[in-house]
Amino acid sequence: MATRIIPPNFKAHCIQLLDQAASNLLPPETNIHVELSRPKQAGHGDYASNLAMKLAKHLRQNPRELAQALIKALPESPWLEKTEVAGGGFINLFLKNTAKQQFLHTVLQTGELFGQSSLGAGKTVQVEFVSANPTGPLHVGHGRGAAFGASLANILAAAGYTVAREFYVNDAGRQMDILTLSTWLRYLELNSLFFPFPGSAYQGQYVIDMATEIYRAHGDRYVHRSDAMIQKLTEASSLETGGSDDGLLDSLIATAKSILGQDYAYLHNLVLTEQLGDCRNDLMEFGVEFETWFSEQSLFDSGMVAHAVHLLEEKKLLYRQDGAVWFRSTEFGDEKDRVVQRENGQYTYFASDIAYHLNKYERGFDHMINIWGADHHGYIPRVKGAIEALSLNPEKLEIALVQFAVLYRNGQKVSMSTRSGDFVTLRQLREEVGNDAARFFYVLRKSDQHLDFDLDLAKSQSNDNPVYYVQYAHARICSVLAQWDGTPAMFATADTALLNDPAELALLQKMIDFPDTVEAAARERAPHLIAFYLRELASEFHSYYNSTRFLVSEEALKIVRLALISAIQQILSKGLTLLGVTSPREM
RNA sequence: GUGCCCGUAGCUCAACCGGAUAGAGCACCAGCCUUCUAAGCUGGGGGUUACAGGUUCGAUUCCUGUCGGGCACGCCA
Repeated sequence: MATRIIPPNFKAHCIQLLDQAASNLLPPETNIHVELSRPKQAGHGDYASNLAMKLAKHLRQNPRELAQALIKALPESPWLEKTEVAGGGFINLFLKNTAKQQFLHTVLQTGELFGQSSLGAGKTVQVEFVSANPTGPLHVGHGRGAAFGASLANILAAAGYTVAREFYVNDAGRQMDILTLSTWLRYLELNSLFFPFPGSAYQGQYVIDMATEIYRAHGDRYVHRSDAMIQKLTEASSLETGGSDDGLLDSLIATAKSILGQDYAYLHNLVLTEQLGDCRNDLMEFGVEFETWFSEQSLFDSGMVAHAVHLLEEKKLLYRQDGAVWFRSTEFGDEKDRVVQRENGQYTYFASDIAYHLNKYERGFDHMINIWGADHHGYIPRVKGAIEALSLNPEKLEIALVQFAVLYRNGQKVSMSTRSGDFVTLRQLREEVGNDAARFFYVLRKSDQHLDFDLDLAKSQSNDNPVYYVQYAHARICSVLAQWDGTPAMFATADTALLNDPAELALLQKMIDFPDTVEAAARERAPHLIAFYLRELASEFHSYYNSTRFLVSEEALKIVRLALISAIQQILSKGLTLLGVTSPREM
């Protein structure tokens, strides 16, 4: 068999051609940046460039004439059919049909690796996401962060980056103390001690569940002499504090610590282990896993927090006021200065976060992406400020904000209130609509857009449901291939020149687009581009399926058509995998 | 009140960081199963991109203002 020239990435190839043409033609100081787009209209070619229009301004030339000159200077390419000037100076490039056809072999031979690129080759990127307080079950908001982060991490890995997924565990803060206190109070109730349960303590059923576990395993072992606590609670409720009772909680926590002594640490550890374990399971079942679970407490234990604060002190960026220690974040663009150490001597969350980011930088990642809920946007300036203050490069750290998800059932907004414990958990969502639908729906929108999550649609087993639509295309192909008695090895000899139907050529072009789409999704931190791509590919396939028979009697035609749909199946599967969605072989 | 984000078909959203006639899906209407899975396909109508200015060859995209929505403004995390 004649040796086959392996078709390259055509987009990159065309960019290179234009780049060379421009370099040869234009003065060396010209800033050449070739951009290629896929025209919306087929008549405008396979790729189009606005290069001439961009450069015309600076070179004081007629854009159409410049485009014509660029085309003349274009190096020979075995893959290009023709080029033309169009509109105000667009350069339209048309690929040869044979180029597209031969590309099918590239897809099949590359196999599962097709779609990978070298955009991030040799570079490390850390993606930190979810990082929810282990003080209760994950809710649907966390779910979006989880789905987005996990998909983005997969996409970055496909784009060649070495990816480190990390979950920052807030195991040191006041919230954990509140959870410990809440659990202990519920436990006291189980020991027939009664008192008004504080309104700002954790109300959820899971707290009672944990208390019950402790009660079952240890009886009244942790009751101790809790009269002081009960008295305090009774007094507090008679005061009708109303609104914020932060002071009360802090005081209750202190009381609990003094009553429980060593046992406080035991309870603290128990509720942490319980909640973190639950969180880890939940995420694992959702197909979301982390290389690292980074403990906030470890930053205190290793002296990292004190060290970080000391560094700021050395740079004269701290001052004392009202008994607290403040960081001059306003010097770095923040609205106001921020407390790093409270009046009572405790470090704030911000202080440990400074230490955490210092630690991240010390680990030497080329780039870091923090995925936060959009409600934390006000927190960005102070963190960036601290990073600058520590003479670290703020550009290495990127904060990607994920907007809220709002659930709809029967066209009605599902109300959610965290305080009352009356929220929809991620686990409930997964049980209701399934992991696949949940993962897909979460990334169907740009992350910085609010997401309306239609539960009924996600559950519906109909053509309305985009998850099934894509999965169904995959299953259909598997079904066809299962009814064929050949083997994939036979595709190697497929005569791709037979694929000259417009629908087939369009499908080939769609496959050519896949690696570019993965790259774009990585570059723009936009998993939704993959979801949209899959829907389009599935759509073109379904249409093709309805118009063309694959298992025909003519052998050559059969082989090449099966090769085509086999490649589609491979790409659908790859894309779904990037999004953490399964690729069923039958439905 | 101040800051950030957003406003695109009846609904939910795209539009490859300024490009060509702004695209999908749903809903609505009319068709397609004795043939590889109808969870599918084919065709149709639907828009002053919130509004008013500005920047330029060219604006949904950039700038200013107005209106409308979301979020944030702790010695919580």
